[in-house]
Amino acid sequence: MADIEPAPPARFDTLPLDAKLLRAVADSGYLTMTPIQAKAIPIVLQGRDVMGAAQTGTGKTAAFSIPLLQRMLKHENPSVSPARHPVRALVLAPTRELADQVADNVKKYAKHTQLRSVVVFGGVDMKPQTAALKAGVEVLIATPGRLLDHIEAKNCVLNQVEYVVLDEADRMLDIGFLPDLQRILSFLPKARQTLLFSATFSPEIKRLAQSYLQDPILVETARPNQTASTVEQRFYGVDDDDKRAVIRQILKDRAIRQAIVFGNSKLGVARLARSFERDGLRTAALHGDKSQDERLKSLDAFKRGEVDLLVATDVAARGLDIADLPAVFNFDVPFNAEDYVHRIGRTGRAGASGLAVTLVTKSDARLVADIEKLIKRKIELDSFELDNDRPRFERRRREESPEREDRPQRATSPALRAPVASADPFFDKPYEASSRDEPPAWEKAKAAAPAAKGLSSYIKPKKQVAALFGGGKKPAPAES
DNA sequence: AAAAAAC
Repeated sequence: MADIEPAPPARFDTLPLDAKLLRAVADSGYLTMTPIQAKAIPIVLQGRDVMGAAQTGTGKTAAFSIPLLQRMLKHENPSVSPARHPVRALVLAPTRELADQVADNVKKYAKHTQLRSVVVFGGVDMKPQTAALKAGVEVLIATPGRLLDHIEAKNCVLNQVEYVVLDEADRMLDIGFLPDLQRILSFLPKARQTLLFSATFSPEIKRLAQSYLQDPILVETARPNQTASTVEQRFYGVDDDDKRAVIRQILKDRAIRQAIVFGNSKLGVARLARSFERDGLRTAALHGDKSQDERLKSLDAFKRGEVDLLVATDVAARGLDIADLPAVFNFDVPFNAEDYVHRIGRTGRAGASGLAVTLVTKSDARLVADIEKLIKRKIELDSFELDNDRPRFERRRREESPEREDRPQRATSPALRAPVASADPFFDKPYEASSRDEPPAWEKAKAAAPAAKGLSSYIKPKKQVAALFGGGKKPAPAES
């Protein structure tokens, strides 16, 4: 196990890449590599297994797809008849939209080569996918469920796969995906090059990943789990009833052109989207209860700027590349701290600036403490002063009335701009240390973790919640 | 406390 030294900024054309790939990179407008690309591409070209950790929005997709295409061009597998066109590279992603996006990137970099790629995911007709697979593709990009369908239908054979990539690898290795993932991997040759990429890797997942890699090299360009420094992060202590008004006011005060609003549940997201729509904001919803057609339409309309707000579950938290997105709102604090890092990573991409606002209610204290530990940064909880802070029943009435132009407009509250101490001592309670505080211990990880011992071996231990809530001050809800 | 991923 070796780590590598930081490389100086370098141009793509200094790499030993086929002219066809260099031309595609140039066509894309890229000249110099990002740090993760500069570090990872040479290692992937050597044929080594890689675990790559880099901040959101720093070009991980290119960091694996360009060198993989290069290897496929240069290292023909002699045991395979070229006429059979077996799948040689497999890329797995945790959501359909992300798989689609990765496939777009692969196609872009492969466009001057003979290498063909196809993406398969659920929610859409299998027939076109089947036809493409049967015609033969070298690169297959997929979500797990639909891929297993195609395997069982014998639409594709994976016993010649030479390269495997797990995009958002920590998600692919988590409990919800692991059974499907293991089944897929069981169809692949043991001798292959495996690449794992994500912005977040917990120590547990790093250990688990060892059993899927051979003599890997860790490539990281920053401490993993780190948020982009170009994102301004704000946390506001609010009441549930005020959340929508707070978001609307921030949008107005800061003249925010477009934003994603994340919620924790599909139903909540659907309702919230309707509410913003009633407020006159052009809104689209994105969650797993919508048809795939609707999902793609929502995302597309948002990317084209035809809607102002995309209200989404964590289906949109990871990987999606939306150019110049100015802001992300967490209407709900995410259940997993890792998802906080991914959600706010939709803004501030490629060095741009961005705003990430998280709305915090009293019941979220533990979740916020988790985030604070993960990103290793003190979180200041600000109070928020609504412009029209009249009694609630009247505010409700005014919000429901169609003519809203006559609403009194006050200058931006200074509380919007400057962090202030929490108004509520509840939020100043210390939090419990958690397993996230363990040092990465990458060097020791391999020796310490022989093989995966079953799922329970990496499930995070439950933390002591009571201390966070003032020693049981808060009455426990009956259903929990 | 949820979401995601197959039909």
